[in-house]
Amino acid sequence: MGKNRSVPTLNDVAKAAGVSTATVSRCLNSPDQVIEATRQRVMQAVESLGYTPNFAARVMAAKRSYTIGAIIPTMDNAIFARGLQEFQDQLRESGYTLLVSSSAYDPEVEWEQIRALVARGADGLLLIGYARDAEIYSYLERHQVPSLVAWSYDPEAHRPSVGFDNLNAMGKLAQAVISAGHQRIAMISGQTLGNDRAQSRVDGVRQTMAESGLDANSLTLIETDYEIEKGAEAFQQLMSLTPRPTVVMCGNDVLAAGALREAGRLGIKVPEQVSVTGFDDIELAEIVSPALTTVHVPHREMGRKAARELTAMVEGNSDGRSICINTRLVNRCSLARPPRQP
Amino acid sequence: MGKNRSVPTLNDVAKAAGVSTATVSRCLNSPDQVIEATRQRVMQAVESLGYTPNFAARVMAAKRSYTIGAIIPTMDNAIFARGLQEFQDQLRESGYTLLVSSSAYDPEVEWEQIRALVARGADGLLLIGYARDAEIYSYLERHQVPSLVAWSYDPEAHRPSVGFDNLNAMGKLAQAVISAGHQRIAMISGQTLGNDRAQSRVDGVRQTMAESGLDANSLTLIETDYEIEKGAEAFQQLMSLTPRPTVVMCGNDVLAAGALREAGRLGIKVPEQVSVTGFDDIELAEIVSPALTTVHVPHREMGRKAARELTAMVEGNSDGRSICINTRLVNRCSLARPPRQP
DNA sequence: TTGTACGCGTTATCAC
DNA sequence: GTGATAACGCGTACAA
Repeated sequence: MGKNRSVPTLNDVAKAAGVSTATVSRCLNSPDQVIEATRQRVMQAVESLGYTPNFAARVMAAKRSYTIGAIIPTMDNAIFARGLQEFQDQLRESGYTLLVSSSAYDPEVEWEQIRALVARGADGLLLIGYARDAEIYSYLERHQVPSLVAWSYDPEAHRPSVGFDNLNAMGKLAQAVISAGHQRIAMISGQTLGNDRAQSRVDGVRQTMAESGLDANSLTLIETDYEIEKGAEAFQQLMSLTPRPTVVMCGNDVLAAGALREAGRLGIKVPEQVSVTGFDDIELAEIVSPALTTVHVPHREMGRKAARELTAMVEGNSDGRSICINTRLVNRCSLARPPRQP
Repeated sequence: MGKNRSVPTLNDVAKAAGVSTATVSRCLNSPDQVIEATRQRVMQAVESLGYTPNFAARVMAAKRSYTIGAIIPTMDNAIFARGLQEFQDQLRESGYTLLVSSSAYDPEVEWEQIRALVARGADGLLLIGYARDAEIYSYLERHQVPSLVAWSYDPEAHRPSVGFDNLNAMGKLAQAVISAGHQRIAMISGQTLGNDRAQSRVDGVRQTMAESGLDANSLTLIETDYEIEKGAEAFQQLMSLTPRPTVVMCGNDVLAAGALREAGRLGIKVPEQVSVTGFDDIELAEIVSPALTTVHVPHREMGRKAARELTAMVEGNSDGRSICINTRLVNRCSLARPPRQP
């Protein structure tokens, strides 16, 4: 109909409905402030023009975007997927949109993406783990963007977080390992540099070893990327050691899956000849054979609670509490007593 | 130093450097248009104030955001992860930021998120598959936001896409299945409603059956969600049929993994008693036992090419070509000849 | 209840 | 090379 095929603005709607832009704006944002009759007229104009608010303008005027940003280390495996999906679903219910970025475990990239999200008017940010430059936190503070740490919970840290105690969780698993009789323990960890989750899991093993009368320094440790292939490589290295470790504890299920695959290739029987453990209890853990003994992390619960807390912070209803999510051991088949000494 | 702790603006920088806002803007966007001396002064002011451009304002003024949006059906498994990660990496190299949203396979949610991304000034959009309301495409056209379809390639569709021919790919796999001697074929497919990839894969099997002299209607088909658990359930149903199918072709590796898990539980040997196939060749396919015979999709290549094409479209260097990515059969262990008739 | 008018922080088009 | 200044589209005091 109209000759102008460009995007309609508030002004166009106002003209079409024979009211002012202010009234149209009110119809959209606080409908009860406008009388029924005019509202109907306005809404009809909105409908027929196919009007959509311009967010950039709205953000600039209202200083509020109903957008939450999340920067995760990777989308390349399922570690963050489940929790994030729940996080998003919960946010949606509260009227927020989630925008996700992946940093590929690169602090520089993360920095960049935090700025990108903040610049785009994100009302709040979800970050994975504590470890990052202090500059970033002060940047967020200056821009008054509330941020919440997830996937980590450290009672010592005085920063809001919804996560789990990686150290304790891995400690409990190590306890199970040691109780089963293992003494020559090896670990395949994710890169600990700049990754407090990975570091805490290593610390958890060491601490428990010490408490159990083992030498924490006797832990054979390999750090590598969280990829199946890398887990396989590391496992191969460990199996060429003399004497061989009797158990390989992995920083997560992905690494453990790699280890199991390699074990199959090398003809090493798990758990008869060597035990393997994981962490996270993603679906993979139940698929592999033998099924993984691992630590179950209730990712969905974490995502849900993180969403609630972050929206509360954004809306000024919370100064940022910290919530600890409980993990639990899942005993499957990949952990057993060590083989008898030859 | 300053008493005002709020976020610095272009104006603040201009004052601090003793220049106009226009000059500051130029320093940031086209540095060669400003003389070295002033630029240094400006950049110093930018640095010391910790200035970050306000994107909302920038978008509104420049009508350009260097942001690409992607809406994927789910983050809950690895199907889209790998391709998307590569997509993002490539975009980054070209100076774009990727923002991702997940629709949970819900068209309504997808619609909403497309609007959200467009409203936030996305320069271009990556969409998965063709199937969506025509209204959406006209909305994008009206807003002049270029969009590219991925994960699907249909020579018939006259819409830019970077993907693979699901029908043909699955057809080739079906050919291998039939060549191996299978006649009682069952399929566990993802929901085909509103999912052209799933539909095409089913069509591929049926078409190949017909071409091979089998009755396409004899295909036993179960549609379910792309979840391991669902794959397991469907497999159980199929195994209770009389006569049993001799092969279960799955719509993707996730479903196939579920089928294999259930087979293990039921004590049914794969591939001796029944064959199973997948689609995608994600890492999972190599992890399960027996390893999956499946269709390899070069997700990274697809992500890379999609990024190149979409940026070209955004920058006006392309009207939107379509690129077909080649898939290939991967023969592993889960497909074998059918058992001899009892 | 509704309208007027200004401000939000940039970019871009002019002059100078 | 640089500086005014007019958009950009919306929210919101304030006035009517």
